[in-house]
Amino acid sequence: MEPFPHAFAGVEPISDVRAAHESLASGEETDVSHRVAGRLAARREQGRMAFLDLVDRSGRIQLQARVDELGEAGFERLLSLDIGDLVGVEGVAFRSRRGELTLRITDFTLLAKSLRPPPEKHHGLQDVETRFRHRELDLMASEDARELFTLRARVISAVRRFLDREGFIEVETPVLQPLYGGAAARPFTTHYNALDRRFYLRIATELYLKRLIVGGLERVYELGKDFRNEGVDSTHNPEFTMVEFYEAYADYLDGAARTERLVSTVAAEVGYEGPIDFASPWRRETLAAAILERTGIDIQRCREREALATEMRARGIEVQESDTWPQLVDELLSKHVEPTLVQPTFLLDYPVELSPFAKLHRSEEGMVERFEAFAAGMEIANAFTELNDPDEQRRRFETQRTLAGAGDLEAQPYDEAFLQALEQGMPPTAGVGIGIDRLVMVLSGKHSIREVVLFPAMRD
RNA sequence: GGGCCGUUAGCUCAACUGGUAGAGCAGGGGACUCUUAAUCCCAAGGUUGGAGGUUCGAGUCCUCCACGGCCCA
Repeated sequence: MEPFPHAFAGVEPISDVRAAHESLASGEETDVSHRVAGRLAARREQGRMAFLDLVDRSGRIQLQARVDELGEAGFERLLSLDIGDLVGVEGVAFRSRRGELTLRITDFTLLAKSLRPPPEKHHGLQDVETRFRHRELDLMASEDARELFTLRARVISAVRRFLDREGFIEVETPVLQPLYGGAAARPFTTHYNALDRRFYLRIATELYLKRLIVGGLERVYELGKDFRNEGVDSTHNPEFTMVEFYEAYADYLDGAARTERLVSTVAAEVGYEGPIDFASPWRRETLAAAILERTGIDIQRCREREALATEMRARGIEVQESDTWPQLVDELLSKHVEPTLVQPTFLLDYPVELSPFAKLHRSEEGMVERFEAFAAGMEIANAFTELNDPDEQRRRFETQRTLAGAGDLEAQPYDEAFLQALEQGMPPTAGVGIGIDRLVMVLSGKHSIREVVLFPAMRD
Protein backbone atom coordinates (compact mmCIF):
# COMPACT_ATOMS: atom_id res chain seq x y z
CA MET A 1 0.00 0.00 0.00
CA GLU A 2 1.50 3.35 -1.12
CA PRO A 3 1.51 5.35 2.14
CA PHE A 4 1.69 8.80 0.53
CA PRO A 5 -0.15 9.04 -2.82
CA HIS A 6 -0.19 12.36 -4.65
CA ALA A 7 -3.85 13.34 -4.78
CA PHE A 8 -7.43 12.15 -4.41
CA ALA A 9 -9.66 13.93 -6.88
CA GLY A 10 -13.37 14.60 -6.77
CA VAL A 11 -13.83 14.83 -3.01
CA GLU A 12 -17.14 16.04 -1.62
CA PRO A 13 -17.32 17.88 1.74
CA ILE A 14 -18.90 15.68 4.41
CA SER A 15 -21.45 18.37 5.26
CA ASP A 16 -22.71 18.19 1.63
CA VAL A 17 -23.10 14.43 1.88
CA ARG A 18 -25.09 14.81 5.09
CA ALA A 19 -27.25 17.53 3.56
CA ALA A 20 -28.00 15.33 0.53
CA HIS A 21 -29.58 12.64 2.72
CA GLU A 22 -31.21 14.67 5.47
CA SER A 23 -34.61 13.12 4.93
CA LEU A 24 -33.41 9.51 4.75
CA ALA A 25 -35.23 7.37 7.34
CA SER A 26 -33.53 5.03 9.82
CA GLY A 27 -32.68 1.71 8.21
CA GLU A 28 -33.27 3.12 4.72
CA GLU A 29 -30.73 2.41 1.96
CA THR A 30 -29.81 4.35 -1.18
CA ASP A 31 -27.69 3.56 -4.23
CA VAL A 32 -26.00 6.99 -4.14
CA SER A 33 -22.23 6.82 -4.01
CA HIS A 34 -20.06 9.55 -2.45
CA ARG A 35 -16.36 10.25 -2.43
CA VAL A 36 -15.05 11.78 0.79
CA ALA A 37 -11.67 12.23 2.40
CA GLY A 38 -10.43 13.07 5.87
CA ARG A 39 -8.85 11.83 9.04
CA LEU A 40 -9.86 8.55 10.64
CA ALA A 41 -11.26 9.53 14.03
CA ALA A 42 -12.69 6.34 15.54
CA ARG A 43 -13.18 2.66 14.87
CA ARG A 44 -15.81 0.32 16.31
CA GLU A 45 -15.01 -3.22 15.28
CA GLN A 46 -17.75 -5.77 15.18
CA GLY A 47 -15.93 -8.84 13.91
CA ARG A 48 -16.52 -9.18 10.19
CA MET A 49 -18.00 -5.68 10.08
CA ALA A 50 -16.83 -2.37 11.52
CA PHE A 51 -17.92 1.22 11.83
CA LEU A 52 -15.38 4.00 11.39
CA ASP A 53 -15.67 7.77 11.80
CA LEU A 54 -14.14 10.09 9.23
CA VAL A 55 -13.65 13.81 9.92
CA ASP A 56 -13.06 16.59 7.43
CA ARG A 57 -13.22 20.37 7.90
CA SER A 58 -16.96 20.40 7.39
CA GLY A 59 -17.92 17.63 9.75
CA ARG A 60 -17.90 13.98 10.70
CA ILE A 61 -19.46 10.96 9.04
CA GLN A 62 -19.76 7.30 9.91
CA LEU A 63 -18.37 4.69 7.53
CA GLN A 64 -19.22 1.01 7.44
CA ALA A 65 -16.68 -1.61 6.45
CA ARG A 66 -18.04 -5.04 5.45
CA VAL A 67 -16.19 -8.20 4.50
CA ASP A 68 -18.84 -9.06 1.92
CA GLU A 69 -18.22 -5.70 0.21
CA LEU A 70 -14.45 -5.39 0.50
CA GLY A 71 -13.34 -9.03 0.52
CA GLU A 72 -11.18 -10.61 3.22
CA ALA A 73 -7.98 -8.87 2.12
CA GLY A 74 -9.53 -5.42 1.62
CA PHE A 75 -11.34 -5.60 4.94
CA GLU A 76 -8.16 -6.66 6.70
CA ARG A 77 -6.22 -3.83 5.05
CA LEU A 78 -8.85 -1.24 6.02
CA LEU A 79 -8.88 -2.31 9.66
CA SER A 80 -5.12 -2.20 9.79
CA LEU A 81 -5.26 1.58 9.36
CA ASP A 82 -4.54 3.63 12.47
CA ILE A 83 -6.75 6.26 14.05
CA GLY A 84 -5.30 9.51 12.71
CA ASP A 85 -4.52 8.20 9.22
CA LEU A 86 -5.82 10.24 6.29
CA VAL A 87 -8.05 8.21 4.01
CA GLY A 88 -10.06 8.69 0.85
CA VAL A 89 -13.27 6.71 0.66
CA GLU A 90 -15.87 5.78 -1.92
CA GLY A 91 -19.11 4.69 -0.29
CA VAL A 92 -22.84 4.25 -0.69
CA ALA A 93 -25.13 6.22 1.61
CA PHE A 94 -27.61 4.61 3.99
CA ARG A 95 -29.01 5.40 7.40
CA SER A 96 -28.27 2.87 10.12
CA ARG A 97 -30.99 1.30 12.26
CA ARG A 98 -29.97 3.70 15.02
CA GLY A 99 -30.42 6.66 12.66
CA GLU A 100 -26.80 7.49 11.80
CA LEU A 101 -26.06 8.51 8.21
CA THR A 102 -23.38 6.10 7.03
CA LEU A 103 -21.35 5.36 3.91
CA ARG A 104 -20.90 1.66 3.14
CA ILE A 105 -17.32 1.59 1.91
CA THR A 106 -16.91 0.21 -1.60
CA ASP A 107 -13.34 1.42 -2.10
CA PHE A 108 -10.76 3.28 -0.08
CA THR A 109 -7.23 4.68 -0.35
CA LEU A 110 -4.73 5.51 2.34
CA LEU A 111 -3.90 9.15 1.56
CA ALA A 112 -1.28 9.74 4.24
CA LYS A 113 -0.02 7.68 7.13
CA SER A 114 -0.03 9.22 10.61
CA LEU A 115 3.09 8.09 12.42
CA ARG A 116 2.18 9.75 15.70
CA PRO A 117 -0.86 8.95 17.81
CA PRO A 118 -3.59 11.60 17.74
CA PRO A 119 -4.76 13.38 20.93
CA GLU A 120 -7.03 11.41 23.27
CA LYS A 121 -10.38 10.89 21.60
CA HIS A 122 -12.95 11.99 24.12
CA HIS A 123 -11.15 14.50 26.32
CA GLY A 124 -9.25 15.95 23.37
CA LEU A 125 -6.12 18.00 23.87
CA GLN A 126 -6.34 19.81 27.22
CA ASP A 127 -2.81 21.03 27.85
CA VAL A 128 -2.89 24.76 27.08
CA GLU A 129 0.78 24.92 26.23
CA THR A 130 0.55 22.08 23.72
CA ARG A 131 -2.60 23.57 22.21
CA PHE A 132 -0.72 26.80 21.45
CA ARG A 133 2.62 25.32 20.45
CA HIS A 134 1.07 22.58 18.32
CA ARG A 135 -2.09 24.20 17.06
CA GLU A 136 -2.38 21.43 14.45
CA LEU A 137 -3.14 19.01 17.27
CA ASP A 138 -5.66 21.40 18.79
CA LEU A 139 -7.41 21.77 15.42
CA MET A 140 -7.32 18.03 14.84
CA ALA A 141 -8.81 17.26 18.24
CA SER A 142 -11.27 20.07 18.69
CA GLU A 143 -14.17 21.05 16.50
CA ASP A 144 -14.46 24.20 18.64
CA ALA A 145 -10.95 25.20 17.63
CA ARG A 146 -11.75 24.62 13.97
CA GLU A 147 -14.92 26.68 14.32
CA LEU A 148 -13.11 29.50 16.11
CA PHE A 149 -10.54 29.92 13.39
CA THR A 150 -13.09 29.70 10.63
CA LEU A 151 -14.98 32.40 12.54
CA ARG A 152 -11.81 34.48 12.52
CA ALA A 153 -11.51 34.02 8.76
CA ARG A 154 -15.14 35.01 8.26
CA VAL A 155 -14.65 38.13 10.42
CA ILE A 156 -11.69 39.21 8.33
CA SER A 157 -13.45 38.63 5.06
CA ALA A 158 -16.56 40.46 6.33
CA VAL A 159 -14.42 43.46 7.31
CA ARG A 160 -12.92 43.54 3.81
CA ARG A 161 -16.33 43.16 2.17
CA PHE A 162 -17.73 46.02 4.23
CA LEU A 163 -14.91 48.41 3.40
CA ASP A 164 -14.83 47.37 -0.26
CA ARG A 165 -18.58 47.98 -0.46
CA GLU A 166 -18.15 51.44 1.06
CA GLY A 167 -15.69 52.55 -1.59
CA PHE A 168 -12.41 51.89 0.22
CA ILE A 169 -9.50 50.34 -1.66
CA GLU A 170 -7.18 47.86 -0.01
CA VAL A 171 -3.51 48.82 -0.12
CA GLU A 172 -0.23 47.36 1.11
CA THR A 173 2.42 49.57 2.67
CA PRO A 174 5.88 48.57 3.93
CA VAL A 175 6.21 46.20 6.85
CA LEU A 176 9.97 46.82 6.90
CA GLN A 177 10.49 50.50 7.50
CA PRO A 178 13.54 52.78 7.77
CA LEU A 179 11.61 54.71 10.43
CA TYR A 180 8.64 53.54 12.48
CA GLY A 181 5.71 55.53 13.80
CA GLY A 182 1.97 55.99 14.14
CA ALA A 183 1.56 54.55 17.63
CA ALA A 184 3.12 54.79 21.07
CA ALA A 185 5.15 51.60 21.14
CA ARG A 186 8.68 50.27 20.93
CA PRO A 187 9.57 48.60 17.63
CA PHE A 188 11.34 45.41 16.70
CA THR A 189 14.56 46.23 14.91
CA THR A 190 16.30 44.34 12.18
CA HIS A 191 19.25 44.80 9.90
CA TYR A 192 18.98 45.34 6.17
CA ASN A 193 22.18 43.75 4.85
CA ALA A 194 22.23 45.25 1.35
CA LEU A 195 21.87 48.76 2.77
CA ASP A 196 23.89 48.02 5.91
CA ARG A 197 21.26 49.94 7.81
CA ARG A 198 18.95 49.39 10.74
CA PHE A 199 15.30 48.78 9.80
CA TYR A 200 12.16 48.48 11.88
CA LEU A 201 9.09 46.30 11.72
CA ARG A 202 6.08 48.56 11.54
CA ILE A 203 4.14 49.38 14.70
CA ALA A 204 1.24 50.86 12.70
CA THR A 205 0.25 51.60 9.11
CA GLU A 206 -0.93 55.13 9.95
CA LEU A 207 1.69 57.37 8.39
CA TYR A 208 1.99 55.60 5.05
CA LEU A 209 -1.79 55.42 4.71
CA LYS A 210 -2.11 59.16 5.27
CA ARG A 211 0.47 59.71 2.51
CA LEU A 212 -1.90 57.78 0.24
CA ILE A 213 -4.70 60.16 1.24
CA VAL A 214 -2.37 63.04 0.29
CA GLY A 215 -1.90 61.25 -3.03
CA GLY A 216 -5.62 61.35 -3.67
CA LEU A 217 -6.75 57.77 -3.07
CA GLU A 218 -9.44 59.25 -0.79
CA ARG A 219 -10.58 56.03 0.88
CA VAL A 220 -7.95 53.42 1.72
CA TYR A 221 -7.54 50.56 4.14
CA GLU A 222 -4.87 48.09 5.06
CA LEU A 223 -5.49 44.90 7.01
CA GLY A 224 -2.38 43.20 8.27
CA LYS A 225 0.11 42.64 11.00
CA ASP A 226 1.72 45.23 13.22
CA PHE A 227 4.60 44.45 15.56
CA ARG A 228 5.15 45.96 18.99
CA ASN A 229 8.11 45.07 21.11
CA GLU A 230 6.33 44.51 24.39
CA GLY A 231 5.29 41.76 26.76
CA VAL A 232 2.57 39.19 26.30
CA ASP A 233 -0.64 39.21 28.32
CA SER A 234 -4.26 38.31 27.83
CA THR A 235 -4.89 41.20 25.42
CA HIS A 236 -1.44 41.69 23.87
CA ASN A 237 0.54 39.59 21.45
CA PRO A 238 3.70 41.19 20.01
CA GLU A 239 2.48 40.60 16.47
CA PHE A 240 -1.18 41.27 15.98
CA THR A 241 -3.63 42.04 13.21
CA MET A 242 -5.07 45.47 12.69
CA VAL A 243 -7.22 47.12 10.07
CA GLU A 244 -6.75 50.85 9.57
CA PHE A 245 -9.00 52.82 7.25
CA TYR A 246 -8.79 56.47 6.23
CA GLU A 247 -11.50 58.55 4.66
CA ALA A 248 -10.95 61.98 3.11
CA TYR A 249 -13.38 64.84 3.81
CA ALA A 250 -14.59 63.22 7.03
CA ASP A 251 -14.01 63.76 10.77
CA TYR A 252 -13.87 61.48 13.79
CA LEU A 253 -17.64 61.46 14.27
CA ASP A 254 -18.02 60.15 10.72
CA GLY A 255 -15.36 57.59 11.67
CA ALA A 256 -17.38 56.60 14.74
CA ALA A 257 -20.53 56.15 12.68
CA ARG A 258 -18.69 54.00 10.17
CA THR A 259 -17.01 51.99 12.94
CA GLU A 260 -20.28 51.07 14.60
CA ARG A 261 -21.80 50.13 11.26
CA LEU A 262 -18.75 48.07 10.36
CA VAL A 263 -18.72 46.14 13.63
CA SER A 264 -22.48 45.56 13.74
CA THR A 265 -22.46 44.45 10.09
CA VAL A 266 -19.58 42.05 10.68
CA ALA A 267 -21.23 40.68 13.82
CA ALA A 268 -24.44 40.06 11.88
CA GLU A 269 -22.64 38.49 8.90
CA VAL A 270 -20.82 35.99 11.10
CA GLY A 271 -24.02 35.18 12.98
CA TYR A 272 -22.97 36.61 16.36
CA GLU A 273 -25.47 35.69 19.08
CA GLY A 274 -23.67 36.65 22.28
CA PRO A 275 -24.56 39.05 25.07
CA ILE A 276 -23.27 42.22 23.41
CA ASP A 277 -25.61 44.44 21.42
CA PHE A 278 -23.66 45.94 18.52
CA ALA A 279 -26.60 47.78 16.97
CA SER A 280 -26.08 51.51 16.22
CA PRO A 281 -25.91 53.91 17.87
CA TRP A 282 -23.35 52.95 20.50
CA ARG A 283 -23.13 54.78 23.79
CA ARG A 284 -20.97 57.91 23.55
CA GLU A 285 -19.37 59.84 26.39
CA THR A 286 -16.32 62.01 26.69
CA LEU A 287 -13.17 60.57 28.21
CA ALA A 288 -13.13 63.29 30.86
CA ALA A 289 -16.76 62.62 31.84
CA ALA A 290 -16.13 58.87 31.97
CA ILE A 291 -13.17 59.33 34.33
CA LEU A 292 -15.05 61.90 36.43
CA GLU A 293 -18.07 59.65 36.77
CA ARG A 294 -16.06 56.61 37.87
CA THR A 295 -13.32 58.18 39.99
CA GLY A 296 -14.56 61.67 40.90
CA ILE A 297 -11.44 63.13 39.31
CA ASP A 298 -11.81 65.95 36.80
CA ILE A 299 -8.80 65.69 34.50
CA GLN A 300 -9.77 68.93 32.79
CA ARG A 301 -9.28 70.81 36.07
CA CYS A 302 -6.03 68.98 36.79
CA ARG A 303 -3.93 69.72 33.75
CA GLU A 304 -0.70 69.66 35.73
CA ARG A 305 1.01 66.44 36.65
CA GLU A 306 1.23 67.29 40.38
CA ALA A 307 -2.37 68.43 40.66
CA LEU A 308 -3.60 65.19 39.09
CA ALA A 309 -1.27 63.04 41.19
CA THR A 310 -2.54 64.76 44.35
CA GLU A 311 -6.18 64.15 43.37
CA MET A 312 -5.44 60.51 42.65
CA ARG A 313 -3.64 59.96 45.96
CA ALA A 314 -6.48 61.69 47.79
CA ARG A 315 -8.76 58.97 46.39
CA GLY A 316 -6.43 56.17 47.32
CA ILE A 317 -5.15 55.55 43.81
CA GLU A 318 -1.51 54.61 43.70
CA VAL A 319 0.70 56.94 41.66
CA GLN A 320 3.96 55.88 40.06
CA GLU A 321 6.53 58.62 40.60
CA SER A 322 7.88 58.18 37.09
CA ASP A 323 4.48 58.58 35.42
CA THR A 324 3.87 61.72 33.39
CA TRP A 325 0.50 63.48 33.21
CA PRO A 326 -0.62 61.55 30.10
CA GLN A 327 0.47 58.29 31.65
CA LEU A 328 -1.62 59.03 34.75
CA VAL A 329 -4.66 59.76 32.57
CA ASP A 330 -4.04 56.52 30.74
CA GLU A 331 -3.84 54.75 34.10
CA LEU A 332 -7.21 56.15 35.17
CA LEU A 333 -8.71 55.11 31.85
CA SER A 334 -7.33 51.59 31.70
CA LYS A 335 -7.82 50.71 35.39
CA HIS A 336 -11.01 52.49 36.30
CA VAL A 337 -13.00 53.06 33.12
CA GLU A 338 -12.10 50.44 30.51
CA PRO A 339 -13.13 47.37 32.57
CA THR A 340 -16.62 48.86 33.03
CA LEU A 341 -17.26 49.25 29.29
CA VAL A 342 -18.93 45.98 28.41
CA GLN A 343 -21.52 47.14 25.90
CA PRO A 344 -20.00 48.99 22.92
CA THR A 345 -19.02 52.51 23.91
CA PHE A 346 -17.16 55.38 22.32
CA LEU A 347 -15.03 57.54 24.58
CA LEU A 348 -14.55 60.87 22.86
CA ASP A 349 -12.04 63.72 23.08
CA TYR A 350 -8.59 62.88 24.40
CA PRO A 351 -5.90 65.17 25.79
CA VAL A 352 -3.53 66.39 23.09
CA GLU A 353 -0.59 65.02 25.09
CA LEU A 354 -1.80 61.46 24.39
CA SER A 355 -2.39 61.95 20.68
CA PRO A 356 0.44 63.34 18.53
CA PHE A 357 -1.35 62.71 15.21
CA ALA A 358 -4.85 63.93 16.04
CA LYS A 359 -6.28 67.31 15.14
CA LEU A 360 -7.03 69.80 17.91
CA HIS A 361 -10.65 69.79 19.03
CA ARG A 362 -12.77 72.40 17.32
CA SER A 363 -14.19 73.61 20.66
CA GLU A 364 -12.52 71.89 23.64
CA GLU A 365 -9.32 73.49 24.88
CA GLY A 366 -6.35 71.12 25.17
CA MET A 367 -8.27 68.25 23.59
CA VAL A 368 -8.05 66.51 20.26
CA GLU A 369 -10.82 64.98 18.19
CA ARG A 370 -10.20 61.36 18.99
CA PHE A 371 -12.23 58.39 20.12
CA GLU A 372 -11.50 54.94 21.34
CA ALA A 373 -14.17 52.26 21.10
CA PHE A 374 -14.59 49.65 23.81
CA ALA A 375 -16.50 46.40 24.13
CA ALA A 376 -16.30 43.52 26.60
CA GLY A 377 -14.08 45.71 28.81
CA MET A 378 -11.44 46.05 26.14
CA GLU A 379 -10.28 48.69 23.68
CA ILE A 380 -11.17 47.56 20.17
CA ALA A 381 -10.72 50.73 18.08
CA ASN A 382 -8.87 54.02 18.09
CA ALA A 383 -9.54 56.91 15.74
CA PHE A 384 -9.21 60.60 15.15
CA THR A 385 -9.80 63.52 12.93
CA GLU A 386 -6.33 63.41 11.42
CA LEU A 387 -3.97 66.28 12.02
CA ASN A 388 -3.32 67.78 8.57
CA ASP A 389 -1.61 71.06 9.50
CA PRO A 390 2.07 70.40 8.76
CA ASP A 391 3.34 73.16 11.05
CA GLU A 392 1.32 71.87 13.96
CA GLN A 393 2.44 68.31 13.17
CA ARG A 394 6.05 69.53 13.18
CA ARG A 395 5.55 71.05 16.65
CA ARG A 396 4.06 67.75 17.85
CA PHE A 397 7.12 65.89 16.59
CA GLU A 398 9.32 68.43 18.45
CA THR A 399 7.42 67.63 21.63
CA GLN A 400 7.91 63.93 20.99
CA ARG A 401 11.61 64.52 20.47
CA THR A 402 11.76 66.21 23.87
CA LEU A 403 9.96 63.26 25.46
CA ALA A 404 12.33 60.83 23.79
CA GLY A 405 15.24 62.89 25.12
CA ALA A 406 13.74 62.55 28.59
CA GLY A 407 13.74 58.78 28.21
CA ASP A 408 10.26 58.02 26.86
CA LEU A 409 10.93 54.88 24.85
CA GLU A 410 7.55 55.03 23.16
CA ALA A 411 7.92 58.60 21.86
CA GLN A 412 7.46 59.16 18.12
CA PRO A 413 10.55 59.51 15.97
CA TYR A 414 10.65 62.64 13.82
CA ASP A 415 9.40 61.69 10.35
CA GLU A 416 10.44 64.28 7.77
CA ALA A 417 9.03 62.35 4.80
CA PHE A 418 5.62 62.32 6.46
CA LEU A 419 5.83 66.07 7.16
CA GLN A 420 6.72 66.72 3.54
CA ALA A 421 3.64 64.78 2.52
CA LEU A 422 1.45 66.91 4.79
CA GLU A 423 3.03 70.02 3.31
CA GLN A 424 1.69 68.86 -0.04
CA GLY A 425 -1.79 69.27 1.41
CA MET A 426 -3.86 66.51 3.03
CA PRO A 427 -7.63 66.86 2.96
CA PRO A 428 -9.53 66.75 6.23
CA THR A 429 -9.51 63.03 7.01
CA ALA A 430 -10.95 60.56 9.47
CA GLY A 431 -8.72 57.61 10.37
CA VAL A 432 -9.77 54.50 12.29
CA GLY A 433 -7.82 51.48 13.52
CA ILE A 434 -9.62 48.34 14.67
CA GLY A 435 -7.83 45.48 16.41
CA ILE A 436 -8.87 42.34 14.59
CA ASP A 437 -7.70 39.89 17.27
CA ARG A 438 -9.68 41.74 19.91
CA LEU A 439 -12.72 41.96 17.67
CA VAL A 440 -12.53 38.18 17.24
CA MET A 441 -12.20 37.84 21.04
CA VAL A 442 -15.36 39.88 21.54
CA LEU A 443 -17.27 37.99 18.85
CA SER A 444 -16.19 34.58 20.15
CA GLY A 445 -16.42 35.38 23.86
CA LYS A 446 -12.76 34.43 24.42
CA HIS A 447 -10.84 36.16 27.19
CA SER A 448 -7.31 35.58 25.95
CA ILE A 449 -5.80 36.85 22.73
CA ARG A 450 -3.76 33.63 22.58
CA GLU A 451 -6.99 31.72 22.01
CA VAL A 452 -7.73 33.62 18.81
CA VAL A 453 -4.20 33.74 17.36
CA LEU A 454 -3.20 30.50 15.64
CA PHE A 455 0.38 30.48 16.84
CA PRO A 456 0.73 32.92 19.75
CA ALA A 457 4.16 34.12 20.85
CA MET A 458 5.82 31.60 23.21
CA ARG A 459 9.21 31.30 24.80
CA ASP A 460 11.57 28.73 23.40
C1' G B 1 9.69 42.35 37.89
C1' G B 2 6.47 40.12 42.23
C1' G B 3 2.76 36.44 44.19
C1' C B 4 -0.01 31.93 43.66
C1' C B 5 -0.87 27.37 40.92
C1' G B 6 0.74 23.65 37.51
C1' U B 7 4.39 20.10 34.76
C1' U B 8 3.43 11.90 36.26
C1' A B 9 2.98 6.63 29.85
C1' G B 10 1.86 9.43 22.95
C1' C B 11 -3.05 11.80 25.04
C1' U B 12 -6.69 12.47 29.53
C1' C B 13 -6.00 11.81 34.60
C1' A B 14 -5.00 8.95 39.68
C1' A B 15 -1.20 7.87 43.55
C1' C B 16 -3.59 9.53 51.92
C1' U B 17 0.61 11.53 56.98
C1' G B 18 7.39 10.22 52.56
C1' G B 19 7.18 3.36 51.86
C1' U B 20 7.68 -1.25 45.17
C1' A B 21 4.17 4.82 40.21
C1' G B 22 -1.87 3.02 38.50
C1' A B 23 -6.26 3.48 35.12
C1' G B 24 -8.87 4.95 30.60
C1' C B 25 -7.95 6.22 25.48
C1' A B 26 -4.40 5.48 21.51
C1' G B 27 -0.84 1.54 19.83
C1' G B 28 0.06 -4.59 19.82
C1' G B 29 -2.47 -9.80 20.08
C1' G B 30 -7.36 -12.30 20.32
C1' A B 31 -13.39 -12.72 20.23
C1' C B 32 -17.68 -10.51 18.00
C1' U B 33 -21.86 -8.48 10.96
C1' C B 34 -25.96 -2.03 13.26
C1' U B 35 -21.95 0.24 16.48
C1' U B 36 -21.28 5.41 17.77
C1' A B 37 -16.87 7.15 24.57
C1' A B 38 -19.10 -0.08 21.20
C1' U B 39 -18.15 -4.38 24.44
C1' C B 40 -15.04 -8.55 26.35
C1' C B 41 -10.05 -11.16 27.17
C1' C B 42 -4.45 -10.87 27.03
C1' A B 43 0.25 -8.55 26.86
C1' A B 44 3.16 -4.15 26.62
C1' G B 45 3.92 0.93 27.77
C1' G B 46 7.63 5.59 32.85
C1' U B 47 14.90 9.16 33.69
C1' U B 48 7.35 11.47 37.61
C1' G B 49 9.96 18.96 33.36
C1' G B 50 15.71 19.61 34.67
C1' A B 51 19.73 20.01 38.46
C1' G B 52 20.98 19.69 43.45
C1' G B 53 19.68 18.67 48.72
C1' U B 54 17.23 16.26 53.27
C1' U B 55 16.11 10.98 54.39
C1' C B 56 17.22 4.03 55.45
C1' G B 57 13.74 5.47 51.53
C1' A B 58 11.31 11.28 47.51
C1' G B 59 6.13 11.72 42.35
C1' U B 60 5.32 13.51 47.54
C1' C B 61 9.65 17.68 51.76
C1' C B 62 13.62 21.85 50.73
C1' U B 63 16.67 25.02 47.13
C1' C B 64 17.66 26.61 42.27
C1' C B 65 16.42 26.53 37.02
C1' A B 66 13.05 25.94 32.59
C1' C B 67 8.26 26.22 30.49
C1' G B 68 3.06 27.31 31.07
C1' G B 69 -1.53 29.37 33.48
C1' C B 70 -3.95 33.08 36.63
C1' C B 71 -3.46 37.60 39.39
C1' C B 72 -0.63 42.05 40.54
C1' A B 73 3.06 45.94 39.02
